[in-house]
Amino acid sequence: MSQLRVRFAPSPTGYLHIGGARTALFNYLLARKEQGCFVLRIEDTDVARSTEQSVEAILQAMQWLGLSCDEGPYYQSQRFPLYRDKVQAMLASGGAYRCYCTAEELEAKRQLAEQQKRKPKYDGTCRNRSEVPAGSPYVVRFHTPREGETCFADRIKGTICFQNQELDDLILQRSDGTPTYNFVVVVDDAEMGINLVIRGDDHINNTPRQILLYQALGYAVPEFAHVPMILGADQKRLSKRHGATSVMAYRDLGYLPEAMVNYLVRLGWSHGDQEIFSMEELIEMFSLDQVGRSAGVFNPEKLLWLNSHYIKTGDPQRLGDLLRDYLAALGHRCDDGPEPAEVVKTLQDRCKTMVEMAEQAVYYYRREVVFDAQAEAKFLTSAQQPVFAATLEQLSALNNWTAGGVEDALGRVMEETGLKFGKIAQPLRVALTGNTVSPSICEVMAVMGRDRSLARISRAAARLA
RNA sequence: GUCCCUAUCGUCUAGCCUGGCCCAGGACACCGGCCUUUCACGCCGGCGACGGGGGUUCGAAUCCCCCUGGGGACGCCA
Repeated sequence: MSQLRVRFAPSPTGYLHIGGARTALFNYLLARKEQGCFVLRIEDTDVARSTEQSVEAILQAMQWLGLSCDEGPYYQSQRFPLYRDKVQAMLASGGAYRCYCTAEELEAKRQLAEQQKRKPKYDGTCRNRSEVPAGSPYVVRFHTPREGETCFADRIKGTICFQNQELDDLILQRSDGTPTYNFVVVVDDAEMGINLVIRGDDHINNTPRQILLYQALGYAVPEFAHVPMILGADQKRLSKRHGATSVMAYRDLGYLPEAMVNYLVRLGWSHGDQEIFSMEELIEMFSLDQVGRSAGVFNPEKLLWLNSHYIKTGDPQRLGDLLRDYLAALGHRCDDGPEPAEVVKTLQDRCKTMVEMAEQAVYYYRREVVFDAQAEAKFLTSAQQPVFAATLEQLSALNNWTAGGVEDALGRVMEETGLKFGKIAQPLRVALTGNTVSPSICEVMAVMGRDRSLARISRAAARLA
């Protein structure tokens, strides 16, 4: 059997969204699994709406997700001569014809059809037009067969058939000479040797017309796999109304790419009861056979859970590097402060996003503690004088500055003051972090270091009121 | 309106092809408890679904039909 060739073909009219990313992921996984070829093609035939920034954004998002392609990116805007030739061939063979109907006329017909509750469909006025209005602008339409039916065996949905009479004569070339999607997608998929088209199921209706086009152009028809849509919480097609739909927006929100990949793949695909998949496992296990047929609702909560899972189990060194960036976004530098990787170790169990982690790591890197007013009022009172005095005494004498060493020292403070651990931990926590919430204060001190810890406790002791 | 797709807990899903192991399993969320140095994590437990109606069969979540619900397409967008 010949090598599998799949493709992802986004149109650069915006960022890479959740749905597109999943389609790209499925293509990528299958290509890797079958040792096939993953082609990236930019569908920018709509010159007016396509932008360079969108191309950049899509490329960047794919890279972030780790979806590298084997060929491309190809740009359709650079292949116009090819399409023009194919249109000419279609015209010459009688497979296509010029249509002089104006956009206004068509719009009027469409509205009329809708009023009469008919399917709005081109009526074929110009099919057999004899007089040719010289100099008038025209589009080129596909001469769609009206008899018979067109069927295909969808790899996900099963066999799907359409009566050809339901199809209308779609436009292959606009009046400005540029080709349209349904035409170029066929020409390119065929010319690029794509033998399996994986795409959203909103394309199912286009498929029979495209099949007819493949045949009219003398190309082999590829296989199709239509992936179900992703819906918002209200069961409507996912859109900006549902919150962040841009893949990269999730990076900015503190999500890890592996969480996004894992979430996306499980939305519509499953492997028994398994929930957590590494990219390597996915490449090994992914199969179109296990892709569901019905639309799925995007569930941000589950994505968040996966993210927390990957933060929890992630390599501290790598997370530390990322933490630097998120901290920087908050306006904090890590140069003079504890190693980010060490900070990560104290925080990775308690954060669901990297943004959260950065927010909780800020006190490690601030020069001075910023006290939460309520926390200060409650825990930094003169009544704590003995606790601070004893703690300072024990800690100053401590040689073994580790979490364990600090804990032992605080144990001696407990003996000295007769207080329970909880009673001395909270005031110290406020002294060290400015707040009442943090990791174990022993760990915090170990990571923060002797000098900074002692300085903060002293400073807090001095302002007990 | 026409055509196409689709239907298991609130959500993602396993099971369906090859009926009995399913008075339906897992995960997220939610609720309760335990742990505890605050907050989390973790652990234990709970809540919760085969859309409806007809068949076929000894037996149906699983097979067939109808209905209903949901989604999509119907562009000189892709």
